Amino acid sequence: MAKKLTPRSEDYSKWYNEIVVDADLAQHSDVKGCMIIKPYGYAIWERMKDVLDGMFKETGHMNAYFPLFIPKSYLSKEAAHVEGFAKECAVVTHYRLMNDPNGKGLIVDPKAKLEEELIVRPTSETIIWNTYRKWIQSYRDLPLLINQWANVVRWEMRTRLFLRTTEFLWQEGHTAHATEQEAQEETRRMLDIYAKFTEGWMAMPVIKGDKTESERFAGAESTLCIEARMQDGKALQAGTSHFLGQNFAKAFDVKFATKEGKQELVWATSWGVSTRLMGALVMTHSDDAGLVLPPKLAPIEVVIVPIYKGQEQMDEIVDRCREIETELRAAGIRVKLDADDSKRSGWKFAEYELKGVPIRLAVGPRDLANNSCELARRDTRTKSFESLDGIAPHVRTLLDTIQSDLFSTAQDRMVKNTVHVDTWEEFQAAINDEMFVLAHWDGTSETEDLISDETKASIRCLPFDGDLTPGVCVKTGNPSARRVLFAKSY
RNA sequence: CGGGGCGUGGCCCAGCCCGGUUAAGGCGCCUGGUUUGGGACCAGGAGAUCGCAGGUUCGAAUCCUGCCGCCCCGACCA
Repeated sequence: MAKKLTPRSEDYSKWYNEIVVDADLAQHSDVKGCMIIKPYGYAIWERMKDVLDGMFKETGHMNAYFPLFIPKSYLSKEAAHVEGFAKECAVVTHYRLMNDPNGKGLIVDPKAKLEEELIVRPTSETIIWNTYRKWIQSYRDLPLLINQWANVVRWEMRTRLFLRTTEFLWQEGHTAHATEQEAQEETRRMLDIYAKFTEGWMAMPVIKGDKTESERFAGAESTLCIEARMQDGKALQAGTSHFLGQNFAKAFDVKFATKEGKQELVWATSWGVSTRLMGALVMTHSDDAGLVLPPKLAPIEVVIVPIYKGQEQMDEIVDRCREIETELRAAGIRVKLDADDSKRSGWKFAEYELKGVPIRLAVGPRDLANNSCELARRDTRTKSFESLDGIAPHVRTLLDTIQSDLFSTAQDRMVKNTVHVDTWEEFQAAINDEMFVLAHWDGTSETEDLISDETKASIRCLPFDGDLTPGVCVKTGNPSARRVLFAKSY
């Protein structure tokens, strides 16, 4: 290969940056922390979006769209929320530019100052709850189940392609319920949908659990999350679902009349996943040769590469490839025939490997004679020769196999690298080895901070499926109700 | 906000210390030809306010001053 990625073992984050750029997922824009999502990357995001959108709709949610700009005053209504977001908000102060009277270029027109500054949304709770106040009067208006696909801006100090960009794309669900229980159920339902998506489509195993108080969303009563393990051992928060209690209802005075005619505050949830999932996808499966995509999300599941010498052979082979293309497409497989004569087959092999296309199907003169083709798996990098009779069902089966193999490989890796430890020495060693560590913790933020200061590991979550036997805290020796998950994280 | 790096055709970059008149090379692009089972080759061609602003000088990509921007590593956060 001419273009080589930095191997993961040498510099994992360099590898990550190169793969994102070289596989044509995204590039840096000229604005710090912002990225251009390229067509190939966006196609993957669109698939994620379509699948998730379908899941939301199946569970009774509808899409809506709220404005990008939020009056500054809205943000200050919920105390914890301000605390969490105020320091990373982009603020619009003016609405007009003018020619610089002293020279060339444009300046902000000082006469065009806004009376009240506008915040570019870092999340939409405030504008949505300000709106819900007008929408909700009666228990008959509940539950209100809304999702929106949007961009948000958080002025982070340190950014990384897909994992933490200044502007990012996401969906944010915002629901209102008559009872606490219903809202709690919704919070959990949506987390389960996220896990179903990441495991079933992204082939990325996750650990579901509760966040500790210090890791909670600003303004939430509880935050549920899914945590994934990247190949370098770091945890990545892949999605969150928040039970907001009545905090936003109180802040924005959202009440409804019960059957009995009483006025009560509504119960709320919000939940979201973002283009960060793209980063998660890259870091879960890809290798030193490039991207590896799970078939269910791959924009191209199968690429057909014709191999030939001379014009006459080319015509014959490309014709045969077109037949195969038609057959695969009829079977519902996303297929691309690359008959571009200006690129040689070797170039195409390397290119589609870099881009993570799950299966490559090559047809050359020998295959034409034998009615066969070469099938190459991207994930295992193995090749086999197959008859072209019944190729579509065969490819379908192979795609399914790849999808499930990717999941089990990732899951095995996570299981193998998850350990129970009971002493502080073991704990430090395990964290040093980039493990997921299940250990006892005394339940205090002080201890959580102490551990994080000393080891860089944080509590990723209190896993739902965790070990609930009591013990003693690995750091302080104080009583602990259960084991929690520690890891270094992104 | 600290530490490091970088700004030169679309992309990667040499040249800068030690100033000198056509700014080198590779990739890509265009034209023609030969090629094609793992990133082909030949020939020709187009394409550059050397990040910006000042200064020194006969002469600045190169030296000096100031500024701007981005990337990477930390601290902080999804």
